[in-house]
Amino acid sequence: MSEKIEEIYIEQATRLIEGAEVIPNGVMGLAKKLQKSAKTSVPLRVKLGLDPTRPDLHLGHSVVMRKLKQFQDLGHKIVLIVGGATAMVGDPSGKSETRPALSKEEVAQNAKTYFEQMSRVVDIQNAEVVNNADWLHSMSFVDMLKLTSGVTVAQIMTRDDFAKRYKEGLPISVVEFFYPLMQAYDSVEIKADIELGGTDQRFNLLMGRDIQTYYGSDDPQLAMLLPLIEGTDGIVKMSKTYPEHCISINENPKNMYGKLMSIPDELMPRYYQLLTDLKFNSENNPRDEKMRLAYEITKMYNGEEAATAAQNDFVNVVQNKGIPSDLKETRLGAPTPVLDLLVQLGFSASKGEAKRLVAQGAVKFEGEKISDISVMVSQNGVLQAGKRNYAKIVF
RNA sequence: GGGUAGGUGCCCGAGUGGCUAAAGGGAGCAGACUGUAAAUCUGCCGUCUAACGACUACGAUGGUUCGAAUCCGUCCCUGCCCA
Repeated sequence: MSEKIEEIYIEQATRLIEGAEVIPNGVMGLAKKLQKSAKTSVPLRVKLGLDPTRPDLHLGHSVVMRKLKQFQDLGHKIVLIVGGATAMVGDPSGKSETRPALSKEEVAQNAKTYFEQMSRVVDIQNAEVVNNADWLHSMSFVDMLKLTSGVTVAQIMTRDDFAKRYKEGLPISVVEFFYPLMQAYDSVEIKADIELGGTDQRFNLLMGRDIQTYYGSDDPQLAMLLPLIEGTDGIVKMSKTYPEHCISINENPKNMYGKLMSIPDELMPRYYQLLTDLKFNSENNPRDEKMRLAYEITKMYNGEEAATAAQNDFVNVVQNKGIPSDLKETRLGAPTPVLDLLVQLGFSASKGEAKRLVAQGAVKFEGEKISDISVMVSQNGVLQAGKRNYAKIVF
């Protein structure tokens, strides 16, 4: 019964699967889907669920988005699901607390900013966009019973983070059990052929398969799992939970470049592989290799000009300890104590912290170190606090 | 419903009447150094004050005490066990 799969689909699948894991049957599973699609002239429906409670996308998401784009380039249909309903449950993975339900307007607004960011990578115009509130909110209690009877508690508990939290005595709300079910039901509703997600989505994506079968599908979706990249500290996954290690897609170019320069050296090969089309070259000086990486990624999201400017600025400010080219001017009406000024400019969170900065020799005016916390700034000049904060003071 | 263990600063986590703005770690910030905002080392790390010091803080609230994160009452929240 197993139908012969032609070489070209295997090749195609091999390219698509690069960096990812497909369940079940890996390359062959994917190749089979591709062949079926080609033979029947029906594009594959490639699903990605979006959580509208966190409209900020970061480079971690771009791994998945780049993969979506590849499917698009092969003529397949990507289906983006805005989690209007799932947003009310909250993502059960790990720490996040139950979030207040978002209004319809908020969901729509967040979805919009989502798409703006995504459009830097994928072709949103040709994507199918739906909101799962459209079918989940109108489900009856009877419908829900039918859905829930498709799985057992033991099955749900095999999910890694549930098992772990249970074992550690951390709370698990019953409502969280619904999250995988809702997400799985989405696959039934949109007739997904493949669902993409991070490796942390393994359980949810496989649940989609089971539920599709439960609802009568004879060719349920494949799960395509993509690696999660580490944040800039190289240890924790890039996630909004750790904003300090996160590089947003709409980060300003200078910050994006700088944050990329702050990743540990060991992380470079992974970033190269997952976030760019370039190849990492271990022969090169690591610093130069990191600069090339930072430049490339900054360029992808901000264009060549901005990337060049960001790079020049980095060389100038960080490497040569110079002054940034595009200083923001701050106009003062009257002489101001440095401490107040530092707070006012947002260079320190409190006056106490500002004092410490001065005491630690981090504050300079026109290149001269300020060592007295009672100094008044009363003339034009450049104020510097630490390595990165500069302001041009004008009266 | 009963029993039992808990709720500490951005996070984790010590602390069981004064020496506690509260150990330690992480994160963050600064300085030095460097091949980078890597690594490493050092310092800082509640708010206000020039400073003395004042205020705020250990789930909530009300007490006891010269004095409470630490003791007592009530309440809220979470885990586990039993029913």
